[in-house]
Parts: sequence; C-alpha cells; structure tokens
Amino acid sequence: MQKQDREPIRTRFAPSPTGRLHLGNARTALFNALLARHAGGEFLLRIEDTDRERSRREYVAALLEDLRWLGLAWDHGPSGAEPDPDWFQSRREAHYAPLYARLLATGAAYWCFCTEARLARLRQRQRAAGRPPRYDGACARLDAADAERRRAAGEPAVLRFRVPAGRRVRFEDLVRGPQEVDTDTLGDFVVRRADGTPAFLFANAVDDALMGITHVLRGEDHLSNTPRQLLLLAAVGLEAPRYGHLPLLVDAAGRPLSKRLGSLSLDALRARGYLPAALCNHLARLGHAYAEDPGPADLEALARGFDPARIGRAPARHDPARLDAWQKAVLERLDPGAVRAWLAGHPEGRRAVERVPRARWPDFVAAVRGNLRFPEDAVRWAENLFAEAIAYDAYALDALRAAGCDFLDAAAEALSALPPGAGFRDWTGRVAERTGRRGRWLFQPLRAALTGIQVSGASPGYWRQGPELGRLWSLWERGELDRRLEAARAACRHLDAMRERT
RNA sequence: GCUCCCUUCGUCUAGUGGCCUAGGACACCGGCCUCUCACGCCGGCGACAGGGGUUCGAGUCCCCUAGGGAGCGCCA
Repeated sequence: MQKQDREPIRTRFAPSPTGRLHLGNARTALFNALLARHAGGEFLLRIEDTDRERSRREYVAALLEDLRWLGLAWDHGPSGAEPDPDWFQSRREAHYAPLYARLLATGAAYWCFCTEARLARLRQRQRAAGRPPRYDGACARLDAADAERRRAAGEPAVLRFRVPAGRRVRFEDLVRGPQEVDTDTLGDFVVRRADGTPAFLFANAVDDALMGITHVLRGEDHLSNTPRQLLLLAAVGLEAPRYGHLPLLVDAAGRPLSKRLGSLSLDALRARGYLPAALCNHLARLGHAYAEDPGPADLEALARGFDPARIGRAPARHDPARLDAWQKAVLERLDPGAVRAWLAGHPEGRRAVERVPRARWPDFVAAVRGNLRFPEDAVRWAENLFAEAIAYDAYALDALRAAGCDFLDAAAEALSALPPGAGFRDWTGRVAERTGRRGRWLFQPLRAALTGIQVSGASPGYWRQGPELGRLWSLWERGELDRRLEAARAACRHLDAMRERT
C-alpha cells in the first residue's frame, strides 16, 4: 500500500544529530527539497535523535545552521535545537505507544528477552557456519501471557517485529524501478529497544507515514530496509511513502564519505569560502542529470528541471575540480553587493572589503571578479590596488630594469600630456609612439610599474597574473597613477645608481 | 558466508535495439582575443569492464566472469 501520484507532494530530510552535515547528507537534503519545490509541494525537517548515546544538541544546532546556509528552507520542522514533541523523535513517544500496543495485540510483534550477549554469539555462530546473521526466532513462540508476566516482573525486553514467512514484498523504487524481496531473507527486527526508545526502522517509517510524507529520497544503504518498513507500516495500518534510493556519494579517491573525514563537511567547505549556490549546483548533478542543463542556476531553476527518474544508479564521485568550476561560474554572475556580502562573511575577505573604498567597490568587483575563487584571492588585489606604501617586488624590479628608466620617463610624460577623460588606450598608444615598443615589451613594464607592488601573503610576481591592466587603470585616480609611476621611476633610478657603484 | 545493487571518456553523465564511425559538461592540451591570469570563441585528446549468447542489427536484452558497493545490529 504505497502512496500514489496526484496528491500534493511532501518530502522530508530526517538527519540524526550525531555529526556534522557533509556533502553526502547535503545532497540527500537537496534532492528532497528540489523534489518538493519542483512539484510545488512541501519540504519538512525531522530530527531522528533516538540514539541517546550519540545524539548531541549542538549537532542539531549545526544541522539547522548548515541547511539554512545552503538555502534549504523547510516548510515545517523545528525552529531551534530545543527538542519539541513535533519534530524530535525522542519526544514523540506518545505517537509510538499505541502502535506498539497494536503490534502486540495482533501478534505482529512479540517481546524478545534475548540478551545482547546471546545475539552476538548467535551472529558469530551463523557467520562461522556461512549463514546470514539473522535473529533465530527464539522468543517468537513464547507464550504471550508468559511474556507479559516477565515484562511486568521487570525483565528487559525488546519488541521484535514478526516477519511473515514465505512472502514476497514488491515495491516500485522511484529511481530503481520495480523491486521484489523474499521475506524469508529478512530476520525479525527490533521495533522498540529495551530502554523504550523506538528503533530506526520503526520511528523512521512511522513518522513518515504520520507526517504525510509522500516521497522519500534516501541513501542506497536504505534499500534493503524498505521491505521491512513496508511490512511494518502495513501491520500498523499506515500508508507508506514512495521510496527512491540514491546512489552513494564517494570522495575523490573513490572512498565512501565519512563523518570523520572532515574536509568535505559543510562547515569546512563554507570556511574555505565556497558559496552555497556552488555547492547546490555541484550536488544537483552528482548522480542526477538534467535533461536540459540550466547551467549555474538558483534553487528554483535547479528544482524546475529536477526529475527523480533521471537519478543514476552507480555511485557518484565528488570531483573537487568540478566544484571549483561551479564556484567560478556562480561568482561570475554575482552582483557587486553579493560579492561584498560573500567576502564580508570571511575573515580574509573582510580585509578586502575594508581596504576598497565603498564608492570604488562596483568597479573593483567588475575588474577583479574573473580572478576570484576564494576570499583570499580578493585580498591581494584589494591591497595591491589600494596600497598606501609602494615597494616593488623582485620580479617587478627586473622588469623595470629591463625596460629602462627612459621608458618610464616617457610613460610619465605621456600621462601628464593626456587630456582629461582620455583612456588607457590613449595613454598606451602615446607611450608606444614615443618609445617604439609594442606588445609585451610595452605592457609588461607598465604592468610592473603600476601593479608590481609587494603585498602581504602574495608570492613575488603575483601581479603578473590577474585582471587586464586596462580595467585596473580605470580604477585609479590620476593622482594615484602619477604616484605609482613616480615610485617606479624612483625605484629605477635607484637601480641605476646601484649599478654604477659596482 | 548469504541477499540485493552497481560498472559508458580522468570526473559527472547522455543514451530505454537501428538516429552512435557513442553526444555534452568539467578537467587537460593547442590556437585566437594588441602583456599575464581568467572569461569568451575555435580545435584536440579521451569511454561502452571482459567473455559468451539472443537478434538482420546490442552501449542498449539474457547468461557467466571480474571489479566495486550496500544490507544482514537494542546505528541511522
């Protein structure tokens, strides 16, 4: 009994707060959000904190923060890290209790008094004998009244689901198509732990049904859970969502993403300076292909073309170069204000924001944005273009020496002879005329004179890369151009003097 | 061990029996754009894991092999 089409779509993301979000989780969240948005439906957030040992309040807060940062707003869900009875499974006992009772009453589940030690031994034996490690059903035939008495006497017990024998469970996977599983390959599984908390299989499936979830996109590792959850939901008389299983996401080396491997955690990527839109664009194409690729797009456009049927079945590898390409593409389309906000959010980038005069900001962004990838890239140009002290680095001095002081004199003269309103080309045209230099012999020394300035954190010669000289030129006032040329001439004369002395 | 899943250029992928001498994007290499880097444009390199079938015809269907993965928990 699975949900059918033609009703409003409702998806969810249901993380357990036992670690930070990484690329893999984030993709799952994104896909569910895109699916909901695509259909004009709703996207919910639920916290699966039934593991008392490992769930941590601060992870909830971090989770919410990461999702908000990514731009994945949820239509319904927790508003903060404080557990509430609606969205935190640890507080939803009241919803579960009647279902346990029903399971017990119909015989669909039974009390199991097996100790963990016995189960461990059992699994070990089964494995050694080359058999699948499954519960052997020791408590399945216990007399119900006896079991209740032992329970009442305080003997610890789990509630175990009785998987019907010799049946086939069929379902249609949203991404993998028709699936069929023999119930004889399934062992009786735990529904409620001895400490009274619900087991994942139970709480997860039940909450999806109770919350009216219609579609669930989740990791492939849940594929074999699906028949169990279907059986369970049928036994409590709830309607199951449709499930779709996403291929695993692996790192650049082809290894599964791990919570311990921190470099692909969302907060690490954010600290590095990646934009949420870059991440979303990257993720939206890992294991999913657009029929018509929208290019660097916002969530709305990403959602428009999103289609679960176009999700792949093979593991997808995260290629950092691809992510960087999205970062560049997204950055390229950001307006100056957004670039400013991005930079202001990072310690490094803030230095750039502070250095560049507000009025010059749009021009600065226009000139430099093609050369940005991370916040620190902006700092060097901000410090170079709006430098107070002017000192040339070794490569610049080489270029000045090679060009000769006469050349610089000519450049300065051409500049002072320039009528107001004349542009970069007028200037370089005149310099070319006076000195007979063209191409790199003309531009290289001019670039050295105007931008070959030492900047903290930049490697020597950094200025030789970067935006077109002409764009930078228009960023400077005439006085600043004079100042730079004058400094270059002084440096050149100093070099000459040094040479004469030796 | 058992059950299930997966396998197209370096990477993400298109491809649902003829439109495929396998297309695109990113990466890489080369060229152009009056200096460099980037952008843009043009071009290049580059793949159907292997073997058997089925078919007039297979990347597409079936089987086997190899390789990878998941599940089999009082973890989610």
